[in-house]
Amino acid sequence: MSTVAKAVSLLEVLGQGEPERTLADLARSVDFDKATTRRLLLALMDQGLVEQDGGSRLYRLGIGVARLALMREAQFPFLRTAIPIAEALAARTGETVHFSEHSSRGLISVHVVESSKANRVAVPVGETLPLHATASGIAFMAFADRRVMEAALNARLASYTPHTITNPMAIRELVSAAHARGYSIGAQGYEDGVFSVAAPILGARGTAVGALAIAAPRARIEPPDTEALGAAVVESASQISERLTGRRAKAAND
Amino acid sequence: MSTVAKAVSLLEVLGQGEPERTLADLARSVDFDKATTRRLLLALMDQGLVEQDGGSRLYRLGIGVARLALMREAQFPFLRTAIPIAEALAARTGETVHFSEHSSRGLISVHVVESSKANRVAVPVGETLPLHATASGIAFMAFADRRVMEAALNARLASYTPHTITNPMAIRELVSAAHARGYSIGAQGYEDGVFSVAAPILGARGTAVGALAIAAPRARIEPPDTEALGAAVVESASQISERLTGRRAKAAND
DNA sequence: TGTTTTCGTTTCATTATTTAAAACGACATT
DNA sequence: AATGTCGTTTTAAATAATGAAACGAAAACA
Repeated sequence: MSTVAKAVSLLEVLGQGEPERTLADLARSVDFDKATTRRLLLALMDQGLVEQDGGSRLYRLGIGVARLALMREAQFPFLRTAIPIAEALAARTGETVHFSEHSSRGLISVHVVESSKANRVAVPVGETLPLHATASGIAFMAFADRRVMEAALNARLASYTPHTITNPMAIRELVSAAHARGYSIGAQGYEDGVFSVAAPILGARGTAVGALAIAAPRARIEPPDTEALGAAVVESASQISERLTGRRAKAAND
Repeated sequence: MSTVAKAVSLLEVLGQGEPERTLADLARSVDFDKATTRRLLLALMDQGLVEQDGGSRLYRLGIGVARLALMREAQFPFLRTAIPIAEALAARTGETVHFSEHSSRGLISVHVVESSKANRVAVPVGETLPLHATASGIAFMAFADRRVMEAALNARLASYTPHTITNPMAIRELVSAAHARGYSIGAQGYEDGVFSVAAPILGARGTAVGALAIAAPRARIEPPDTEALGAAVVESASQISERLTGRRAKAAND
């Protein structure tokens, strides 16, 4: 395990659970020696990625992580672009809307706009979404580089609910249906009782970089609604794609 | 130099300048060997903090940094709390408003709401603000742990404009005046022609965690305005402090 | 066009950093 | 008093990081 991997896993642990944690607690969580954990934390503190409360010695994520994220946003305004459009979609449909971005770690849920209805779907931020079991994942694979799907289907396909589809051939069909339709339909494959539709967010090269999804309680959705929601999510996702690539195309000099 | 420090400095370089950079370019910027730079980038890619464009091999900051920042925001909603209040203050005063947070690296500018006026002050995000030469720094020191000020005044006090005050005794007086007044006044100490007022943002323990500032072109500010702007920035900063800590923060003298 | 430079990548002996057990005093709890 | 846990420092040993060299491929140059 590289030193960098250790340091980052420490950051991830700091990001989960309690906002502030003790050294011993962190060392137990990541399973490094106390002395090692401390050395890593000190190095991260030097860089501003970790902060320590003066009195209680508790550690927490530092402002440096926000700084890096702001720098990234300045270069590639994903959140700035997608959030207002997702909010408009949530307002229009009345349902929870969330979007995700793909990385080497998988498809990461990065923002959620919750429905104002009492009976709504809660989606956690920061979670890695399984490609085969979510509407977002299917929509993403349908418009991503082909190798992404092959890699995903070669891995072990976990089952999350009694409705999860884990047969590779069946998933291939869902993906090509989504490709033809422009959006995917997810029926309780990841969380019971949750129905969703999702459309890809496309990057500069025309391949998917993420997905936009609407999630609603199964009970509220009638078949005719699916088409309307699908069309809405496709339209909003296209808007995001256009704004993202439109601004990014020109910027290469100096 | 620790491996962690090297990895983070690579991230910082990726955050500056062009959105995407080549390996050779990055290696030159951070002054590591090409092989070393690549190894670090691969490790960071594994963790999702760096991404690489499939075709062009260009590197960029990854979604992982946004993810860490979102986790931090979930634990300590600094941006979520401060941005709307800063925007309201900018709308009310018509001037540029920005706020900063303190870390081991110093006082970091984290968000700016630009004035809508043509003649406005531009403040870069992500910059480290010198404590002795900015209104934000003075306001922060006035309500921070005493050791922060002592450490700051023991360092070499850089001069940025002909108006920069570098005499430790004079700075101490500015700080105690700010403490008594509740806000600080900065007169072109960091950038020529920029006038500003700032108030501390207080954390859970009642000490400063950052500062909120209004920055305006010197020409637009008349002495009577100072008091009104000062009162406004104090009010907004207190609002942020209160929402952040959940309880009523006492900004008064101890 | 052929030539030269620069690129990303891999290898591997050398070097430097990282590791973790042990021991410490300071607290808290029993 | 006694016990457990905390953060911290120190060390030799283990391990990861390093960078010069070499490679073909692609760009840049002539």
